[in-house]
Amino acid sequence: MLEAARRVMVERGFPGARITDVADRAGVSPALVIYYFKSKDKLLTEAMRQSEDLWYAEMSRRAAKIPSAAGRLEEVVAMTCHVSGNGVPEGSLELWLDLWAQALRDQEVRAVREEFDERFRETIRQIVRDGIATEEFSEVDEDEFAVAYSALLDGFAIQIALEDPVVGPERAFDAAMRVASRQLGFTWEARRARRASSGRQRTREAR
Amino acid sequence: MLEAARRVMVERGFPGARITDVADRAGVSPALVIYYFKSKDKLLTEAMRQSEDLWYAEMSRRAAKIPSAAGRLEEVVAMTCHVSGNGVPEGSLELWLDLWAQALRDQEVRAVREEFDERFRETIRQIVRDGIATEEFSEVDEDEFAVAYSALLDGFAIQIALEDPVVGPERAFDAAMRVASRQLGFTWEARRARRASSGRQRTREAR
Amino acid sequence: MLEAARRVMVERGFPGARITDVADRAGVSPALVIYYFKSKDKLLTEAMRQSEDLWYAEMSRRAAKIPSAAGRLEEVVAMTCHVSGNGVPEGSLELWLDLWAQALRDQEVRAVREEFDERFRETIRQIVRDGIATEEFSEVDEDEFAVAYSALLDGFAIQIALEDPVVGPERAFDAAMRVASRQLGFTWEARRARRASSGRQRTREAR
Amino acid sequence: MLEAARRVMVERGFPGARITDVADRAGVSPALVIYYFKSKDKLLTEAMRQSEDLWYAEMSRRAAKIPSAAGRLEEVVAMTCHVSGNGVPEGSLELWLDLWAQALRDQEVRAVREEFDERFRETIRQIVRDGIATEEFSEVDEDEFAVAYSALLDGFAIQIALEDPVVGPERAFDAAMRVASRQLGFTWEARRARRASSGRQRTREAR
DNA sequence: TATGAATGAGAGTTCATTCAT
DNA sequence: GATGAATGAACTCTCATTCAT
Repeated sequence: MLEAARRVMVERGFPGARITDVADRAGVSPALVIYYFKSKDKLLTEAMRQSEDLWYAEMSRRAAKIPSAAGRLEEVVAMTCHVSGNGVPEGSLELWLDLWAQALRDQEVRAVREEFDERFRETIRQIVRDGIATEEFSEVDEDEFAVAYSALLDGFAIQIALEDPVVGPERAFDAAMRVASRQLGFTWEARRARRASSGRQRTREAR
Repeated sequence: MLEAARRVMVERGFPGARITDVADRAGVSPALVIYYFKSKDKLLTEAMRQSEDLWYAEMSRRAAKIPSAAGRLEEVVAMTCHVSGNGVPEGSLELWLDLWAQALRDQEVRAVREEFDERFRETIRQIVRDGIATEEFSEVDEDEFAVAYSALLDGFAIQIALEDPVVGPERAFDAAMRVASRQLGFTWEARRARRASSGRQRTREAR
Repeated sequence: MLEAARRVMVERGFPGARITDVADRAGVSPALVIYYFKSKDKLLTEAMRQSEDLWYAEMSRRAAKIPSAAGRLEEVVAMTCHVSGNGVPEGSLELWLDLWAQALRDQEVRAVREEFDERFRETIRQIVRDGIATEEFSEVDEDEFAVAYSALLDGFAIQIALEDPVVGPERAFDAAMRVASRQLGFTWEARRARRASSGRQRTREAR
Repeated sequence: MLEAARRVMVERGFPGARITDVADRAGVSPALVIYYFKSKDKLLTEAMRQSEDLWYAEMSRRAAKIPSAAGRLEEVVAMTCHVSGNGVPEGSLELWLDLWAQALRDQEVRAVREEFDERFRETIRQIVRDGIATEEFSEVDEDEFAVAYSALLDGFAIQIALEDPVVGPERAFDAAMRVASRQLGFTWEARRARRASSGRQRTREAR
């Protein structure tokens, strides 16, 4: 039912999501949705929370498999830029934009976002710490880096979610990796193979 | 009337803005609002467009007065990070979040955003070009810089609009300027005086 | 529209009255009902108030035409006991029962009832004062009389509204007049003609 | 469960009582309430019936202990006017108002009320007969007295249940006893001690 | 006997939009 | 141009009731 709510939100946005849509998608009656979630807002907020948790869990799962800090960072960037295969929940980026707009006037949602954001930053911090420890990365203030880098990724997420004709997933991914490699002092080569294998290329993307 | 619409959107968001609210604020009847704008969506989209134009105009006006490229860039960052005094339209950042979320499902709004974004990037590109020409800045690919830097500023805008307890206007401003100075090779000192004079400090901001 | 609300309440009771019913009866849309009255409760309360006012106005109108105090009192009793021809708003007694029940949990309605009740008592007090002044009535404490007599009439109103098989309008009317004549010391003969002309006799009434 | 229904009705009224409320109060599931009573209306009607029976039983129990007819009548009046200590079911008067309103449109409830009313009148009749037999009371038509007196008590019950600022329990009790003593020819002194001991005094009552 | 899950049938209310004036 | 009146089309939420277990 939360999954149904998630899908509906991706399609219609937080404010446009109707209980009936969720009920239809879940194959139950609208009354049952209320029976479990008490109100529309609670349902959608809960779905947001769960969606963020799933995204984070998927990210952790992937990162855990990768030995190098640089590789882990690349994976995080790949997921954020939608340059990455299966397992990434459909519509995550779109949901972020809704999450941010909703958080402006909804304290519950705002708390969900803050929690997620801090988790995201901490993930980056930890990767940087690890990289410094293994001497993959040069020494930097990991907190400052995390703050700026997560902002950068959020910014790219907007362009990608909105299918900006100038800044698409590929370009954002490359740009983000270039920034990271320069600031953290590791070498990174754009791997054409990887990007070619991705099904996420936006045809609208220019140049 | 567009101004009224803008204010209502800042308060209630794009989807929450009601024609009645706008009419009340403008001191006219709801019927008249429709009479002029034909429909609610057209009104709000128009107000969005105008708001973005105003923001851009204000930014241009300010930049025009500043002789150095670094100074112009700093002004742009200051406006984006809400670390800057009067003249910045109230609630601009909040409106951006609404704009992005709305752009997901509304082609008109999406076009407004793309246009604005490109204008913003071009402004940065031009400043970088100027700075390189006057040798204030070291040589960089101005397009790559503009793409990444505008994304960074968008990312900070989110944190600031949502009053993130960790990343507030001050910290975002400093971080953004540090990134710029490092990449463009100019020197920049955090000027306490400036920040102290700003009324925009968020008390929630940590550290 | 208030009249429509009144009729619906007579038919379905305060809690059973639906906005749709009122709208249908008034020949308008439900939305218009809300447009004017803001909420269902406000509409029904207002209708109650107006109904009571109309009843009181009709009573005053009738009493004004009658020269003797005893005659005026009889008219009041006749209206209360529904032993009286045209002009009495349909369903007044039924509405009283709803009014009382509603007043238990609704302060607005409670205030309406208190106001009406006090007006009713004052009417009786005044008639008694007049009757004493003209020596139609013997001297009594008009306040005590009014309190007890209005209670008696309320009690009969219940029986009549509920079409009690033992206590119908005729019997209640006679009983009430007998009490009044005894306590106020005037002579009163049951006038068969009057009762016979009334169309209000309940066929269910026994004996 | 009937007791739970009774309490809920006192609090929320007949139309406002929800099965869920009753179930919660009884500590069972809503489904079980329906299982036993078949429908909401049957439950509430049954609870009404039982409540009236309990009230009548309590009244009989009390009256049985009192040797004089005048004392028995006083006890009946005391219970009706809520000027009487423990053992009177909480909220009886409030329930009467709901009963009357409900009886307007519900034949089952109407029958309950008629039965109760007739029982009440018969009780008064019997007391009067007894009093005449023992020469406590002067000779009156006991039927006429019962009809009028029960109406009077119903009327006072309304004022008391609605906490009328002018007519509270004390005043109603005194007034009712004065009427009885005058018509039945027995002497009655307001006993301050009794009233003082009662916890039912309404502070809102005037004078 | 007892219940959690499920639902159908509304109910009130909201709100963009229309239209006669 | 300007508005008050009017409405249609939703939408959320409520609640008695059913049913499988």
